[in-house]
Amino acid sequence: MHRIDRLDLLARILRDRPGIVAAELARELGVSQRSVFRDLAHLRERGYPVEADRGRGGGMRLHASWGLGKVLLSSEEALCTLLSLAVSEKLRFPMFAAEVSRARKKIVDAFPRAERRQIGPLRERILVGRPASAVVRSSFAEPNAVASRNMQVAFVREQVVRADYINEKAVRSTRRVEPHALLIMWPAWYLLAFDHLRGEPRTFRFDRFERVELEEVVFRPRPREIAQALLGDSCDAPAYPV
Amino acid sequence: MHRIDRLDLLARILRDRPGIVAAELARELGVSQRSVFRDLAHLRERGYPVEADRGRGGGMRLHASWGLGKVLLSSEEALCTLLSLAVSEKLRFPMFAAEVSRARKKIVDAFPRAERRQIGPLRERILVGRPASAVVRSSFAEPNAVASRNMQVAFVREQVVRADYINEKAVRSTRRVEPHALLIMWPAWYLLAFDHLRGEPRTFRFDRFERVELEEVVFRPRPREIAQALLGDSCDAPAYPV
DNA sequence: TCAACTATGTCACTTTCTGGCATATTTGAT
DNA sequence: ATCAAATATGCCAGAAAGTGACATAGTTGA
Repeated sequence: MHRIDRLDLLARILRDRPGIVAAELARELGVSQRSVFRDLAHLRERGYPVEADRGRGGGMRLHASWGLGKVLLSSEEALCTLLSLAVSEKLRFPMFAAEVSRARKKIVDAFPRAERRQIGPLRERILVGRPASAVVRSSFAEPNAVASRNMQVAFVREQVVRADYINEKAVRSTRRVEPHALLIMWPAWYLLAFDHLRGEPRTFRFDRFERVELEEVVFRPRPREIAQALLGDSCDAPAYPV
Repeated sequence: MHRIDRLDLLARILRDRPGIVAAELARELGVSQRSVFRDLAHLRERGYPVEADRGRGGGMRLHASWGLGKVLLSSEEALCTLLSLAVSEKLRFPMFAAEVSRARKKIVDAFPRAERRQIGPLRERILVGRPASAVVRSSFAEPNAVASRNMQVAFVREQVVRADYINEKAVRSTRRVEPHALLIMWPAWYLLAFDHLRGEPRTFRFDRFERVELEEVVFRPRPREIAQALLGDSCDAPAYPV
């Protein structure tokens, strides 16, 4: 076992079994007690808040406020986490507003510098409108999984998509659209997009897309502009309370 | 600089500057090129997908699907992230449903085993009701920051709170409540709690709490039971579509 | 007062790391 | 075809870091 792995393991054991004593750690890691203390010093150097109580009944643990190990998210997982945070923020989720923004910052910082430019403004592309009407509410269905998955990828990658859309009159048409923004009018989700077919912004209901294919073409997202054109000022925070 | 730190730095450089060549890395890390290759081998051993192109114009990078470093969240940040994820899930946020649950799992796993029991069920304590009535919508205000902050802590720690509440008739009363569940009836947030004063479950509007103080007493959350008592079946997913 | 803890110092020994050099291999450009 | 720019690996000797054993000091609760 390399030393790095041992340090990892040590941190995990401390986290999982607070109050453990050095002798026990030594046995479990298969090294001398002296080395355990050396490793502990390393962890502390690296910023882990290792606490220790001396004397009988003592032991070691990571400080409670810390507790957490490193979370290793893939880019996509981190992205969707950011989107979720954005949704919560927009919904004025009252929990931990300060922590939300700190967590957001840390996750954004984990991305390569080149991508941060794209990721930061993501939350400005999520809008909250007033709740859907009863009619919409009763007709909103679960979006097609594959279609919405592709649409999501296109949304974050800022790529143009070619998609089949079934409008309110059940007429199917194939369109090329730029997915600029998401609008939630709960429980319905809408896409605010620029429609190449019509040459103008359009609103699409998320559950009405069927066959979504990504094109290589990228676009520059202009969520405000598109939202303004489609909704006037009737969306997002400023519109609330009614 | 310890080797561990150098490995960290190396990973970050690879992430930030894809296409970098070994000679440049050696210069920047202040070690020989031979050591750079050794470090790269270590990273690969540890699971980092380091890719390399040989030959002229070649270079190294981390595989795109990876891209991300470790995110070091504090417990509170992780908690609020989980809550946000839960909210998004409950709202049927159509983006990356699969990734959301994977991310959720990873974040939960980062917590000490002892706490996972508490954290896993958190999302079952967040309920979605139908949107608020026009009357509520027009009267819902920004919750008091300090009060809701304390309420949040009590919610996740499962602690009883003593709070001042101002009811719809503007009458103030002091109560001891157990915050069992959160209910969003957008844009209003409610607390489903057991009210010690009345000895029965009650619904409280989040923006009407004023002075919230934590007590040391913990309770066992029974979100389903409390929600059932207060709302019947008219809440959460089953109630939708209307 | 004792036993159970954390914590640090020293020293000899072992392991790992490191740089330099050689060499193989792949790849794009000329 | 040849060359230059890359990654990649092997080997070696010297340097650095890690390791265990032992000693010792300090703290704490019973």
